[in-house]
Amino acid sequence: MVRKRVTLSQVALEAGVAPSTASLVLAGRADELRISTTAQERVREAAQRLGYRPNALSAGLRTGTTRTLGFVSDSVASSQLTGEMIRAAIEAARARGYMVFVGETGGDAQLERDLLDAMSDRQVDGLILATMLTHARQIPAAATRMPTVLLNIEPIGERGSVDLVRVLPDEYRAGQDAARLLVDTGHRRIHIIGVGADPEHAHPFALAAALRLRGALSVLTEAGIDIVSAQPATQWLPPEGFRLTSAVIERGEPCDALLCFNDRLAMGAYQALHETGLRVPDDVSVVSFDDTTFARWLRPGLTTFAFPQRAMAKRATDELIDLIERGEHAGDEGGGVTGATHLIPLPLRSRESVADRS
Amino acid sequence: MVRKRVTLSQVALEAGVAPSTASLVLAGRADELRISTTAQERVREAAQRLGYRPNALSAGLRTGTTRTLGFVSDSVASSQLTGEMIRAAIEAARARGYMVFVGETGGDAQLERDLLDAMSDRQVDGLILATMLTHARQIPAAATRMPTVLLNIEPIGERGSVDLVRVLPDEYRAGQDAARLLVDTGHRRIHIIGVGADPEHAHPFALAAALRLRGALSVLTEAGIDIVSAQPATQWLPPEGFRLTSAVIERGEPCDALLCFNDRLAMGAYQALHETGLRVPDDVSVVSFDDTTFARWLRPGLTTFAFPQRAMAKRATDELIDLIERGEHAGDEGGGVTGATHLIPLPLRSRESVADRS
DNA sequence: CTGTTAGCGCCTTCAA
DNA sequence: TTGAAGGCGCTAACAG
Repeated sequence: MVRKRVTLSQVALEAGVAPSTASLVLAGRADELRISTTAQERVREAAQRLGYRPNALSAGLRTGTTRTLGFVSDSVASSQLTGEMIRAAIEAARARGYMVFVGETGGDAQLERDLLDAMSDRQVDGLILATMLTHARQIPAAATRMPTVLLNIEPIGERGSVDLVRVLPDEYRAGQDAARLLVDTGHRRIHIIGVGADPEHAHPFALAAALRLRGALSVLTEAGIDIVSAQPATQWLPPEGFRLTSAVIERGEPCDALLCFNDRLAMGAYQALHETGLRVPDDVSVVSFDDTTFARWLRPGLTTFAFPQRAMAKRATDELIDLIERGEHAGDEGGGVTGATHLIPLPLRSRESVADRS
Repeated sequence: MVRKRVTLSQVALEAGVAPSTASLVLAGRADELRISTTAQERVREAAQRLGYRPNALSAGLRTGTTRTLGFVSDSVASSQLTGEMIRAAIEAARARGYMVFVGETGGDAQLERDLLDAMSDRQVDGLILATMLTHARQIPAAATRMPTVLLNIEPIGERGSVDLVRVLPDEYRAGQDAARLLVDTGHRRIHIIGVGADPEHAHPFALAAALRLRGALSVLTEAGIDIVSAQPATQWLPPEGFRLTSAVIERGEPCDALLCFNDRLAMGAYQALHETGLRVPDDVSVVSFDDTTFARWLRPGLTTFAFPQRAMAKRATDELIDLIERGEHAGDEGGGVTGATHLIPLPLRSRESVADRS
C-alpha cells in the first residue's frame, strides 16, 4: 500500500538518460554543464510525473550535509518565552530550507549530552543552544565540534567556547530605557521590585537582572535621582510582587512609580495597589519587562519592554545558517566574524500604566 | 580541526574483526548470533576507545527507518497551549529513542505541504498532526502515506483519513464536571460566559465549545436548573470577558456563579466583578477551562479544568510510536486498533474561586 | 562462529 | 553533452 518512493534512477530511466544526468538537471547545474535543453525538459517532466522527491538521507550521506539544525534548550518552566523562540527559530530555518530537531534538557547535563549525540548522529549541520533565563553556563563539548550559536547564554569556562557566536538581549540598554521613560515623564519617587540595589547581588536571574539594574541606575544617577527602595525577590512571580509592593505601601514611603523586573512581579504589584485603593497610573506608574501575554490584559494595560524572543531566535538561526554556509565553525582558527556577540534590543510596548507627571 | 567521525569499519579494524561482526555486536544482536565473548569485548572496547557513534543517516538509508518523528501544527497564536504540547511530545519521543522535527504552518496549506514533504524527504517514521484549537479539518494526503496520529484534530472528509488515530480532549465530560461542581456546591443562578445557549451555534471554537456546552447543559437539565443567561463571545479574550460580565451585572439578574469558557474570559470576568465591588467567590463563584499559567495568579486563585496538553501530546506520541513499531499504518487494511479515538480528561485544578453555598 | 558481498539512493569525478 | 564507476557508512544475506 505504501507506494514506495520514486528514486532518481527511475526518473532517469523514464526520461531516457543516465542517473547522473538527471541528478545534474535536478540540482540545477544543467546549464553550467551544458546539458541539452531537451534532456533537461524530459528529466523535469519525468520527475514531475512520477512525483519524484530526492531522498534527503541519501544525499546527506553522500554530501555530509543535511540542511538540518538542532535546537536544544534547558528550561521547562517559563515556557511562554521559550515557545516563541523555538517557533521563530523554526520559521527562520524553514525560510532558508532547513528543518529543525528540537530537544529539551530540563537542565539535566546527561540528557543534554544524549540529545546532542542523537542530533550529531543524525548529522545536523549546526546547533542552537538556548536557555530561557539568560545566564552563564558551561558549553558542552559537542557544541565545539560543529557550528553552534548560543541563544540567551553567556558561556563560562574556556575550551574555545568563548568564541562561539552569541545572541543576547540588550538588558543594559533596556534598563536605561526603562529608567529614562520614568524620568522623562516626571517620576522622582521610584521603587524597584525584584532586585536589591546592589548589582553584585542581583540574584536570581543573575545576568539579566544585574545588567538591567546597572542600566537603570546609570540613568537615574545621571539624573540625580535616588531609588527610594529596591526590593529583592527570590522568585519573580506575582505573589512576590504582591508581597513586596504591599510592603512598600505599608512603609508609607513616597512612591510615584514602580520599576518591576518582570511582568509577573508587575501583576502582583497591580493586585497590591488595587487592594490598597491606589490607582495605576494616577497614583503609581508601573513599568516592567517581558511583555508576557497577559501584560496587555491587565487593567490598565501594562507598559513593558518586550523580551525579544522572536528577534533573538531569528537572529541566532540566521547567524547559524550563515556560519554553516560559509563553511566555518567554532573549531576553525576563525579569522572571521567568529565569536561575535549580537545584542538585541527590548522594544517598548507602551500601554497605559505610566502617567505623565512632567 | 573537525575530528572526522569514527566509522564502523575503523572500529572493526581496531578490534580485528569484520565490519559486519562489529555491527552485530554494537546492535546488541551478538548473543543471538553467538559471537565469541572475546570478540564482543574487543569490539565494544574499541568502539569505546575511539568514541564511535553510528551514523544514523547511513543506518536509516539502509534500514528505511530513522527513529525520527515529525510534529506539525498550525496555530501561531494561543501559543501557551502549543508550547507544552510540543515539549511533551518531544519528551515522550525521546524516552523511546526518537527525535522530532517540529514544524508550524500558521494555517497555510501550501506551507504545510512543503513541511510534510521536507519531513518525508528526511524519512521520518511517522507524523503527529496537531492544531491548537480543537477543530475539524481536511487531512493532507501526505499523512495518509505514513503512520500518523491526529492531535486535537477531528478529521473531515473521507480519503481514508477517518481511520487515523485521534487524540482529543474530553470536552463533553469536562462540561459535565464543571456544571456538576457548581451544582454540588449549591449554585443555582448560573451564567455562561463565552457561548450562547444553543450548542448548534457554539462558535468560534466549534467542537470544544459545543461539546462543553452540551455536557454542562446535560447536567444542569438533569438537576432541573435553567441557565440564567449565556453570553456568546467572538473572541475568548479578557476584554470580552469583561464586557460580557459587566453586561450581566448591569442587567441585575440574579447571579451566584459564572461558567467561563476559558481562563482569559475568566480573567476579564474577575476584572469586571472587581470593579463593581463584587467579591469572588463570596458573591459570585467562577469556574473556567484551560488552566492557563496565570490562573493560579489571579486573586483568588481560579478554579479551572486544565486542558491536558501534556497528557494529550504524550499519548499521541506513544500511540504513534506503537503504530510505527507494530509496523502498521493508516494505509494498511488495518484490522487492528487503527482509527481509535482517545479522549483525555480535563483534570480539575481546584483553587479558591468557587464557594460552597450548599 | 565469522567474513564476504551486495546494495540502500545519491552525487561526483572521469572518460567517452 | 552524456554515461559509467565508485563510494558515503551501515546492515542483511549468505558463505565459509
